[in-house]
Amino acid sequence: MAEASGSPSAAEAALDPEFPPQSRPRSCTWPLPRPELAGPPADPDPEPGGGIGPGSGLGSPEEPGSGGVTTAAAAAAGGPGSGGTRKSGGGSGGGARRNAWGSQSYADLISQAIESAPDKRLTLAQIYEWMVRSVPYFRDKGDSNSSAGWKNSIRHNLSLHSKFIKVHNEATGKSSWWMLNPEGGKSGKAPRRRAASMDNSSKLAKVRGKASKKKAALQVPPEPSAESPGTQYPKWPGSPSARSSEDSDVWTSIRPRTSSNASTISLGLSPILTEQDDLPDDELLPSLGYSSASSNVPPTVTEELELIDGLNLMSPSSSLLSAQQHTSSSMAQRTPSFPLRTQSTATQAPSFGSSLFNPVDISLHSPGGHFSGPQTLEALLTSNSPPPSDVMMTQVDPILPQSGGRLNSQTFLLLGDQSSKSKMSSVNLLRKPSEQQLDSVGTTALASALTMVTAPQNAGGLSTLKTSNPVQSTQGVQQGALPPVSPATLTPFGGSQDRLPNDLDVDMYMENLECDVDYIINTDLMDGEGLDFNFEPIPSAPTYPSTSQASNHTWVPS
DNA sequence: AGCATTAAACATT
DNA sequence: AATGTTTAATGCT
Repeated sequence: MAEASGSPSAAEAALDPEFPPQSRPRSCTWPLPRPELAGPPADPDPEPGGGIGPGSGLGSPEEPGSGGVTTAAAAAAGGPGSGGTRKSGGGSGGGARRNAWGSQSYADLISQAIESAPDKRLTLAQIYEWMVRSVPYFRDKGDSNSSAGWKNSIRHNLSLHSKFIKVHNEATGKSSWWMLNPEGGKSGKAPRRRAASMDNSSKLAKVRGKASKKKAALQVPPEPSAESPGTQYPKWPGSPSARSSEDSDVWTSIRPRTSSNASTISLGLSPILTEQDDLPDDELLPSLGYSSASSNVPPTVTEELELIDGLNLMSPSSSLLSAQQHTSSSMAQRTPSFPLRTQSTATQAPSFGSSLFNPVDISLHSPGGHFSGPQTLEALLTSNSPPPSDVMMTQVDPILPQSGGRLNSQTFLLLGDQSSKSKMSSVNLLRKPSEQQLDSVGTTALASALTMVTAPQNAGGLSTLKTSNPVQSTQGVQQGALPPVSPATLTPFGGSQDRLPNDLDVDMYMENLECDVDYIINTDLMDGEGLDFNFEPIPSAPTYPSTSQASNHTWVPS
């Protein structure tokens, strides 16, 4: 069944005896989403299992294997049967096949599997499937029990290596998605919790909040740990790869078990994010209002994740030190990811898969080199970081914590239910837009948002706004961004800029917003349930905390 | 010493 | 029962 999603395309890759995973990434050409191209020759290894050499002997799932057998088995069994794989001559210098299936390690195989997926993510089961389908050696081992040795190994590898990250998949109670960590697990394995001494790896910080699950669980009792409602961004539309099934709502939460690189905020962030496990209220946020603008949106967090990471990677060079900046930028970017991407995708969707991939790729490669199209924005934001924007960002930070998208949905929900307060509405409006626009054109957007918000205060205006916002932002992004958006110039489209006082205004605006929010929270949300958000904690959080904090206050009515 | 494969003991869902 | 995490033994480089 899953066949559909699985991508046969992968098969070729896998089959391909030699293809270093790394070569591709940079060229970004390889991952063809669909096999169509290669269609025919899909399997070089036509012969079915029956004959597979090894099969006979090793047929049983159990595998003979005892310890050292690996090699032996490979030699014995593999030799004949594997057919396709055995290519590298024995022993020659380095490329000899180390395992029965070839020279690739489980990790490599898994990576390939994931990469081959249109969305760059797969569930464990899908990975198994891919293996069975793509790697000759496992072909006949597919039906074996889940406890087949190789499956165990796959699982083991997934958990062990930092290059793989697990993303919560709320779809149908399915297992999580596994994707690869853009930052890459590099060579590092997962950071094993704090274990003995954390000294050396100080930077690496074993962040992983999950730390001791069982222990923690036992010890940390009360904390209802508010989680944030996952937001699910509606899946992404255009994606030709329309997911095979389930996942209509994959809100997913990211949790890099290990943030390999110290450089990123992800470090600071991850822990928290990680902990956000959360929420079950799935149904609650289905697209609802959020999609108002676009029923379809982005490709899930997946992309987001990638994007973010990419960002992180690229930005470090310049603003590695300033946590705040970093944070803000990341946030800004984060949200934006979709509008931006969506558009681009829709518009130039020649290869969805790649679109996803591209951004990251680019950022990775040329931190400050050349960019094109969409990336510009990122670059802009990152490199530019004009004072104003900075300010605004900073201010915003506290407010749109991890909200990313979830807040929105929630907000909307609330709004719908009880839109009694004009304030609220304005806030809501703002919020959403602010995020999007913010990132999109930074100042410009903000200005416009401001304008809009200021004016309308009633429901009517609201709706209008809502609708128009997205559009604007989009435009801004596409057209406005590219051109030189000088910090000082901020020009909204309408030319209403005149009235905007600038920073000051923004400032004020922000303040207001904050107040409102507070108010709202206190009033509306609070009584709802025991929500807890702590905004004030770090008044001047100069460092990471800000970020974490932000993500921390997740408010969720559970 | 570091990495990879296996196996297996838990823990979660 | 499927998933995930960890720890450990063992073999290769």
